[in-house]
Amino acid sequence: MTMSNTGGRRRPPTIHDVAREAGVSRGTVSRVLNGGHYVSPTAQEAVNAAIRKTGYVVNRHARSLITGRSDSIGFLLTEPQEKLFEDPNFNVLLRCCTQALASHDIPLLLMLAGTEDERRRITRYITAGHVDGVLVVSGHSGDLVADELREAGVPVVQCGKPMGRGSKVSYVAADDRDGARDMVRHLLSLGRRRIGVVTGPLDSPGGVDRLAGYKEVLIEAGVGIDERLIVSGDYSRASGEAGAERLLARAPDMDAVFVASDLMAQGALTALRRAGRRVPEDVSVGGFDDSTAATESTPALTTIRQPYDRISNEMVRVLLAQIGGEDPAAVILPTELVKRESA
Amino acid sequence: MTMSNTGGRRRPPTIHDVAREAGVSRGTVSRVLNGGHYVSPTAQEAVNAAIRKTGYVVNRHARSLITGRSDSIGFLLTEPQEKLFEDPNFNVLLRCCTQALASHDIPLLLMLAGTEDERRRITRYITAGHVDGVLVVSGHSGDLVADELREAGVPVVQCGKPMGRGSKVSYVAADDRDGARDMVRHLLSLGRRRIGVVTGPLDSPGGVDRLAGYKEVLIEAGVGIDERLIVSGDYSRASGEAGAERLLARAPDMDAVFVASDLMAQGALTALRRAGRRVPEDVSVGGFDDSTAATESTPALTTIRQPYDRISNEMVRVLLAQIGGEDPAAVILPTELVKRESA
DNA sequence: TTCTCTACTGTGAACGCTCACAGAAGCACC
DNA sequence: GGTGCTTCTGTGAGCGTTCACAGTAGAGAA
Repeated sequence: MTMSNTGGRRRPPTIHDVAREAGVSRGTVSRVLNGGHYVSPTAQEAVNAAIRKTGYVVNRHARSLITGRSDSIGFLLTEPQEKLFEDPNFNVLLRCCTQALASHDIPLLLMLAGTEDERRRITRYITAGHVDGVLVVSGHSGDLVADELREAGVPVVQCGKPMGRGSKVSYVAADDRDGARDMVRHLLSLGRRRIGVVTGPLDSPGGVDRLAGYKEVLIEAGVGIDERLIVSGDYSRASGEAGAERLLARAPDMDAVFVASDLMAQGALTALRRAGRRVPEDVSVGGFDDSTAATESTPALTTIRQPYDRISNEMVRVLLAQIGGEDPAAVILPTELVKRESA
Repeated sequence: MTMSNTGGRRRPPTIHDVAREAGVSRGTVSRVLNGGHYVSPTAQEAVNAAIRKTGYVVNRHARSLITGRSDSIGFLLTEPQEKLFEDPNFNVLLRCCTQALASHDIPLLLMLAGTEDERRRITRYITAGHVDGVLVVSGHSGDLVADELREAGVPVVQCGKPMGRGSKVSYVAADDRDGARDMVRHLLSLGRRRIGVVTGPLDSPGGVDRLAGYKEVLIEAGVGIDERLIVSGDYSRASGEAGAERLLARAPDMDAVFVASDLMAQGALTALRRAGRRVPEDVSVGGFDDSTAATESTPALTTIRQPYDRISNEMVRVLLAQIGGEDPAAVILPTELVKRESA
């Protein structure tokens, strides 16, 4: 099935057309376009009027050709395909970053590096200078792609602490350890003492820090650590379910569990229900992230909110600063305990 | 906290460097780069060797400046912010389209038009020629943005049938009506006769077609239409829950329900459970989409699979063809009944 | 007057590529 | 030897910007 073709684009107006219309030179129009310094109010106004009249929009290719900047940035997701979009956090991050960039009038290029092949192609694309900088998000941040890009001179900001010790990659992260502490303190305040934990992947700083926070508080409180109450997962729903099952098997007297992601907590709820435990009556469950999964589960999850909107904004801010020549920076943002039904 | 800055990009090699290295002219290098017609095997080889040696990557800006193409395409999502990423279908579509484009070495620009302001800005950006074409996805496809873009001469492909009657926008869609027919036939084959429906938004062709399929089969089968068994939703989980509640109130003898999206079906399951109905023993539930929601619910949803991978591939194919000068086209892809636990 | 300074404006060159064109080389045919 | 054809190659122009530089006008000071 086909339809007749309409339209066909007209040649768009150039800076030349605007200059002629405004009765000034190209240079003046260019100056107005780029901040308007050293332009008389009269010229300024004439140019703006001409721009409105002609419907002029700058040709970014011509500009980029000479400035060397592309005025676009990449959003790089390194994650095997399946997990990629299961986690609602990626989506929120992507959405927030797109918006944050849009407010600077910078387009976002989405780059998915699931396979080694894709990864090579994308790295090549990036290092060729087709983007001015890259926002990197990877699930298990053991990934070194951010370091590699930085090594190649590309401005980079990663979401979450980088794994490489001594890595000089900029990053923005929530305060994982502090969040974990808050949650475990909350569970203690409910009178719980046999508190289990399903950790995140322990080859990632986020996973390690959340576990550290858990241990810290229990030791401080004089409850002590019981290794039977510690199992690890990989942030996926399935691993949360399996983790809770193992915990129940190893420590049937568990009266609370801190699960290091909401998605895993969803899985844990399933396992607990199947085992006949009521939440929160028999077992309190605390999640982490405050993703959409937290409100969708029954009971709704008490969790630690990661401020994804702020994280995104900071990532963009830090990246743009770096593109502007500033040094890499690390930003850690506070989390917040959100009480719902599960604990 | 700051860290010392490393690196700083070197000026990348140009076509000139490659030409010198290979002992040929710019023109010859350019020809090799663009398909290699009218180039001797000797020169071909020399150029390729030089490209490898210098690490040359084409400067897309310089190319675009002269060709007028940007060699990038936009992925436009017109949807209010909240709903945007609740629906897993958007994610799958985005992922598949990104990959389909990546295989053509075309970057995807993500554009979110939640507010009227964003929409204006993005339209301006697109019509300025910063992308060669646009893939449009909108939840309730009453949206006319695709038509507007097409009117402005921009190649466009929409996901799902466009609303505007007489619209000449290219689109790729699953066969909604046929999918609905399959599902209702399946419910009939289970011996169900009091089959309710929670429709999609009836200001969108998808919603209308699925309802039409439902009615068609019931009439064909001689069961007839009972208006009390028809309520409408908006594809959201909440509306599915509310819809199922209304159906139960109006037709307590309902023994099956066709819910026009998996997300709504999830909501319906919640409502049915609360009402004390067992699924599938008391009430069979059929969804639509085969999104991740279908396998995550308990019981897992019997549903109609929309072939999102094929839809994405077709969208990209049709769009590229259109950019290449071909006429707009409409593609309708078959759906498939996926039996799980709920019906 | 003349000089200096500031505020502004115009101009040519350049960014790295593609495209159209001209031309060379080889071959076949008259 | 001329003509035509095909296959290949090099060259100059130009895409729409920005940037550096030169230059003008007006104000204020000497």
